[in-house]
Amino acid sequence: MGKTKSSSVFSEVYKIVQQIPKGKVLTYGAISNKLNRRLSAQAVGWALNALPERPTKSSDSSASQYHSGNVPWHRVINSKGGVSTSKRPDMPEDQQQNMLEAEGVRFVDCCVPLEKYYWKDFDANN
DNA sequence: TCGTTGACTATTT
DNA sequence: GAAATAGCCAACG
Repeated sequence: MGKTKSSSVFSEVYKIVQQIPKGKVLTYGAISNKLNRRLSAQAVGWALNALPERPTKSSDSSASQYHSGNVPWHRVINSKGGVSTSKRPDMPEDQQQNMLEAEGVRFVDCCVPLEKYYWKDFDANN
C-alpha cells in the first residue's frame, strides 16, 4: 500500500467499480466508505470524471490502464438512485440509463430502486 | 497558496 | 417533501 500518490486513490475507485457484478449498481458514498473515507463521495465522482475514455498509450502509468471500456462507470449512481451525468453535456443521461437497462437494471420514475439493484454484497462482504 | 468548481451525501429549515 | 446549508476531497487557474 504504500503508494502515496494521488493516482493510487483513483486506482482504488476504478478497481472497485470493476468488481461490480452485472445487473447491480453502487453509490458514490458506498465507494467512499469502502475506501475508509479516504475520498469523499464527491471525490469519487471526480475520479470517474477524470476516467479517460481510452487507455493511455504513452508508456504506461499505474492508473492509466483504466478507461471507460474497462471500468463500468455507468453502474455507479448517486444515493437517489439516479444518474448524475446530467452535469456533463458530453455524456447524456440516456446513455447511462440505456447501458444499465441493457444489463437488466430497470429504471422506475427516472430512478433505480436501490433496495433491489444495489450491490449489497459489497457492504456485506466488507 | 488561495479561491472556485464539481459525475456527492446528510442534516436542517 | 422541497430547498437551503454544511462537510467533504481533488483538480484548475
